[in-house]
Amino acid sequence: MISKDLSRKESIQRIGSNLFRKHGYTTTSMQDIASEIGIKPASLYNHIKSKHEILVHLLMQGANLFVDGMQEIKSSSLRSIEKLERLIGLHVHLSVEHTDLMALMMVEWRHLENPEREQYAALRENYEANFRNILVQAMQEGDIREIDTEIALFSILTTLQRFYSWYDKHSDLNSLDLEKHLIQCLLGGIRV
Amino acid sequence: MISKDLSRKESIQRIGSNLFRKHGYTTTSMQDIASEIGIKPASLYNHIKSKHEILVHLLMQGANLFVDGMQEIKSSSLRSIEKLERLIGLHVHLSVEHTDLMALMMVEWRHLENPEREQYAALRENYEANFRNILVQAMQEGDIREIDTEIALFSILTTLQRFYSWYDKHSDLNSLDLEKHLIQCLLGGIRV
DNA sequence: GTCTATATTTTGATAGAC
DNA sequence: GTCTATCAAAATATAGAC
Repeated sequence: MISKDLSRKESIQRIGSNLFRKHGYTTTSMQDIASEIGIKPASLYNHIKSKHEILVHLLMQGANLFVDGMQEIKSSSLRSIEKLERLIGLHVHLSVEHTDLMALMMVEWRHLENPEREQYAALRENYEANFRNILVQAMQEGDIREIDTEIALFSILTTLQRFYSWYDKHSDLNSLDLEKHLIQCLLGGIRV
Repeated sequence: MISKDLSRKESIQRIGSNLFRKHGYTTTSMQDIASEIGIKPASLYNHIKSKHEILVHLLMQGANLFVDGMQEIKSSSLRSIEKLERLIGLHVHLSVEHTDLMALMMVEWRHLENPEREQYAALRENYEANFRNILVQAMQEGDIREIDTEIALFSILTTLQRFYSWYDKHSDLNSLDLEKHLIQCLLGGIRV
């Protein structure tokens, strides 16, 4: 754990992500955030423009983590099945390191309004399209069975996207072991 | 589609489940619900006690659908691997028939307060424990590989629990085919 | 940069006429 | 059973003193 001094703005964002995650964006008040820091609600507005701005910033920050991760894996010279394994690793890594952000990305993006809403949706769809391409590629390379692509994509992505909530209850476990088991479970199947 | 006359109370619950699902429990106002029906917000209170009561009723109704389904499958004389297939079918069926309820059960239960919160959590945990038992049983019966039980349980349950959102975008597809593909994907694995 | 005071809006809910 | 009128509380945000 790197204990770096946070600017007040960073504190607000960090505490916001934690409270938004625990109680939801709408339910969390500026009062809640302020009292967690130890100042009055009005003082928050010296550092941020609005409550909504906090949410937007957090969601875009989270989305960019995936964009960057995907870019690196996509442009690598790995075999597609290995890219899939790396993608599972990316999700495990981000879930462990940015648990609150991952939770927000799943639940609170519905409070976005345009243009941010469309922008966020575009990033998400782009990520999904890249994931699909790699999955189809792996099938063509003969490393994956001929199954229903859309169902498989949905199942794998859903599991990875919700992994943060599972990790929350099992954070004592080694993340490399988790990654190994997830790869086996998602790519290897379970039936004898 | 059975077109049965709904009592006003049932209308309120139905419309509530739809709006809560689309915009979230907190964001949906009594005004929103009332105007969808064509009455004034104050009139709602002749049929329900509070906004919160609507949510509680919907969540408990949804939870009971799973309790009943699990009870039937659990007490059957099927082989465990077949029980797993029946459980997948249960989730597909409920996702198709009660899409809004399924969405609420995943997202809005956090607005429950005790004692309902604990009651709901208990039902959920009980369902999960039964699911785990059947999975372990199938392993002991030799129909499932020796994998990490907890990760496999998490992956399967998460996929099933979020299936409603995927079905929402693919509701043109035959639900029996979907069930078949999900069974293959979740139990059969995808790697060659 | 934080405070107090306050404006403004919205919301869930109640009372009572019809 | 629905309406109008209204209450009470909470929340976001601003203005201006210190």
